[in-house]
Amino acid sequence: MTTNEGLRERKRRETLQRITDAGIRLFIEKGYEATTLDEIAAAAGIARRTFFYYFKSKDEILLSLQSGMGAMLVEALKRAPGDKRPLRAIRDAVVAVCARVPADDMIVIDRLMRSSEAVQARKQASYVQQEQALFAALRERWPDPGRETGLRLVAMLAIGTIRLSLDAFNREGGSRPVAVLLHEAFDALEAEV
Amino acid sequence: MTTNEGLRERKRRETLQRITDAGIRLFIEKGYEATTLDEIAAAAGIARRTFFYYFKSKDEILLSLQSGMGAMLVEALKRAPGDKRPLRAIRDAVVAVCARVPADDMIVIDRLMRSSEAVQARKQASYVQQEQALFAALRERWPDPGRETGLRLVAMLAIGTIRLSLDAFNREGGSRPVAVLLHEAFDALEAEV
DNA sequence: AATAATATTGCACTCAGTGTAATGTTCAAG
DNA sequence: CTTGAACATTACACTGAGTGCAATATTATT
Repeated sequence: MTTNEGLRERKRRETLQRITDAGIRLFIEKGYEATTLDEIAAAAGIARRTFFYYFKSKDEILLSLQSGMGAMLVEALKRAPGDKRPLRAIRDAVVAVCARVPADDMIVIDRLMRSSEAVQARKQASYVQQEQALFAALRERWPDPGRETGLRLVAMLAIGTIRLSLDAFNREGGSRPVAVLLHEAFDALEAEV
Repeated sequence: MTTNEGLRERKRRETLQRITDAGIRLFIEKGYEATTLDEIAAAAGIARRTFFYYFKSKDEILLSLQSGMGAMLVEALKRAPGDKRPLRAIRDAVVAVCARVPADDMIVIDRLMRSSEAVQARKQASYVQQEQALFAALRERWPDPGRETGLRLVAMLAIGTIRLSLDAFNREGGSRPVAVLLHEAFDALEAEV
């Protein structure tokens, strides 16, 4: 099925992977800021200039590892039955999605991101982007125009709750599974409002 | 009362103001990215190197205009009566705070921030910082240890709702006052959860 | 007036990121 | 199997943000 992949695509995928691997390895070894693009390029076996053919910036190496989740969430939402309330549908979808993400990687990436203010900032920005994507998906499923504000809030709530759960997960060093923390947070949400 | 301000402090305040003014003027004139620190320094009548004595980076010029609100919110919360539910107390506090911020400035700053991805990202990060400050304030006022998760959520909800309201305000070009949008959003919040 | 503390500056440097243009590689069509 | 188009890789030169350091100037203190 995925075998009809040309030489070009394969090489591209491999190079992308080599850059990412080299980057993360170096970031862990000597810190994010202290690692230069020259070093990453050298370790990945490409020219410095080529790096920018694959990534827009240094922080994209880390960001690219995070951006997948939003898309998965939107996908899971589309397949959910339409009779649930939005927040319930999201809750179920996100628990399902998080089950398929390796926990150890999450912790490493999170620690790396915390080491640079600029990266940390872009991470928060990417949450906002995910929020907007989620809002767009919600609007398609519950297209009542008078509910726009409400759906924006739901998207904000959902992404915010996810963010807090992942933060708690990392704060605890991964001692409790993400799914548990998610349920805890979503339950607390209904109690607080 | 504020007259016992030495020469040093006065000069510092004035220089800070000159840098901010020069920066914003130039950003509006020729765009954020296209404005160099050399130009800002020249316009503010200081050396390039001195700029970094006042600001850690170029984007701090814009960020510094935003960071005041979180502190004001925390202050207002401290003076609020303790018998309200947290979310209600915050709602009242933020409406009071926003009344004292000039609307035109908000719109200009917002447009400037949108013109640079890095600034936009740092803006979102500053919301998260405000969220954490708010959480700390809430925990002092409602120090029940079993409610940590709940208070984190309240802080997230509150800052998120504020953010969405300000976004809506800017999206509408300032046609409706912020207070109205805030009340609308907080009302919708209770309806959606 | 002397001294300490803080501000201002110049200089040289590192590094991220961009524009451009040249060269190499893969692909598709004949 | 060749040829041309599309894509990939690279070198080179450049801009601009941000830092370290050390010298000088200004303000505060006693």
